[in-house]
Amino acid sequence: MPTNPRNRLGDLERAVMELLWTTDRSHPDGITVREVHDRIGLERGLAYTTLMTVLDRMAKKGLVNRQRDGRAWRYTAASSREELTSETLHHTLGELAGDERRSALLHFLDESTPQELEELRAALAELERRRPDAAVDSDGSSDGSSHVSSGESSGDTPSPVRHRVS
Amino acid sequence: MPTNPRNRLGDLERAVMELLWTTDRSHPDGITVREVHDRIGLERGLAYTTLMTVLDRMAKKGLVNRQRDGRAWRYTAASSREELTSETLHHTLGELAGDERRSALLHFLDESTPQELEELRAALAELERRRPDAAVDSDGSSDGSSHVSSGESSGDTPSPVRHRVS
DNA sequence: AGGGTCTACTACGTCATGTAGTTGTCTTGT
DNA sequence: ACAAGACAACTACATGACGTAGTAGACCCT
Repeated sequence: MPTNPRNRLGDLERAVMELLWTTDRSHPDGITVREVHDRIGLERGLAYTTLMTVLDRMAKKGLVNRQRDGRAWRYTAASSREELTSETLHHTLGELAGDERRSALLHFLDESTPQELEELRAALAELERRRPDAAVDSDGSSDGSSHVSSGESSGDTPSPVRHRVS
Repeated sequence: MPTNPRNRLGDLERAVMELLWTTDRSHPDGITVREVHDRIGLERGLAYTTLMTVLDRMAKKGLVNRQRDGRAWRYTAASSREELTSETLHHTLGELAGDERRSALLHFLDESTPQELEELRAALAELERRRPDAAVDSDGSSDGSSHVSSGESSGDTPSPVRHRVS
């Protein structure tokens, strides 16, 4: 998981990630290029090799992991959507100094919908519920070793491989 | 403020924005290409025209605004750092559905330092102080017309223009 | 043996960015 | 009055990321 720098997904890359995230429940071992092509390539009129190239690049960039399944590769997302998003958020805020961050957050919240504010409060409360050490205590003392592990996800079912593959 | 799509600043563009943000207090009318070059171009061995090209492109992309000052242009940041950051945060979260967003936020908070959590709580409290309508009320009813306007900023002083310019 | 499947390479177009030269005006110091 | 310097407007070129795809060659099943 090299978590590369100038990280930003292209449209096709994003579509691939979406698919991998959608199928990671039903296909823990990942899906093949063929499956990805059938699911998002055909409808866009893309060549099989296009998806192969993209997946290969994504694997080399560390966006996805892959393991052999016979001659073929099975791809899985290297990070969950939540992790990737969280990482992006941290990266965005990481560029700012403390006071700027607070100011930016205020701007952010001010532009948020009531629903979003609610979601944030809920997430904050949830964190405190799971990790009491993360609750308000005004002093920045924490060993930073406790962490939450989520549970939910969604599922779907792409068709199995063509001829062989395994 | 066209707020373009695939928005991501390059290294030089970011440096320019940083400078504009740093000097917007002391130079409300903006600074010239010359000044930008002197401040961040010389130390990098960049040609004057490089900064001119970059600033011109940034103006066309809506990242900066400019107004004539004699023959020259005076550039100012189109958005504050806070606004830009806030926008990026919204963009990042906007790609997710409600439940995914909540999950992503939990991940985000779980990876945040106590200081960051504190900053977030403070910003949240600040928002509620300034906009009671943004406080918890569980139902999503708001006319979305009240907003906060911040105040602080920093200042610095780049040297004035060369020959003429005005 | 042939058709279908896969990977590994190679390749090309496009767009964003960084970087800079050329041209042609103005302006100002001398 | 002029030359030197300042500026903008163009044009240009390199690089890297992405989208897109073709070819070659190995494999496998019928």
